[in-house]
Amino acid sequence: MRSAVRELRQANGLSQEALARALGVSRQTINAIETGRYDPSLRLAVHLARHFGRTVEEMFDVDTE
Amino acid sequence: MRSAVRELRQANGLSQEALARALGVSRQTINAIETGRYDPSLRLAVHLARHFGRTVEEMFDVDTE
DNA sequence: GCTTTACGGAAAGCCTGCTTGACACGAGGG
DNA sequence: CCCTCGTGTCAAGCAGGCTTTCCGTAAAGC
Repeated sequence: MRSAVRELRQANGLSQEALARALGVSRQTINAIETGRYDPSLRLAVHLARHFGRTVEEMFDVDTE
Repeated sequence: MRSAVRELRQANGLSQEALARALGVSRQTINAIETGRYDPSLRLAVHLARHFGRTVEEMFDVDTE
């Protein structure tokens, strides 16, 4: 699933680790989502969207791959 | 996680099975989401929200239980 | 009574989300 | 040179999403 996590994270000057800590997940989880290895859970997706002031639908493209 | 699936499904006069077929999942999956036994995946959550013309954030309350 | 429809839920199994811990690499700074 | 930082990825393990199959129950219609 394509997502805007990487772009938004970088635009905010955050490392994967910093974002992970802010959301209470592991760095590997953020990395896996950014590299498309797996999709976040609904709960994490909502937290990610909130963190960047976006909606879930804006942030995650459910229709890709 | 609390959700508005049951209310919206009933408001649209759909059975759990009819909704399940419309979304390509099993009836038990819809039942489990409505009864709170587990949370939907991000993909299914987006499909459910779309089906009822809502946003994910309107449809699912990530902050409960 | 019998049948159908709708719902709740259990069991087993598969795949995926997430964890910790570890290793490797490149870029940059001293 | 070395050290640190940021990233990519692997392995093992646990929890949870989803499937199929199955059983129980209650309401509604004939």
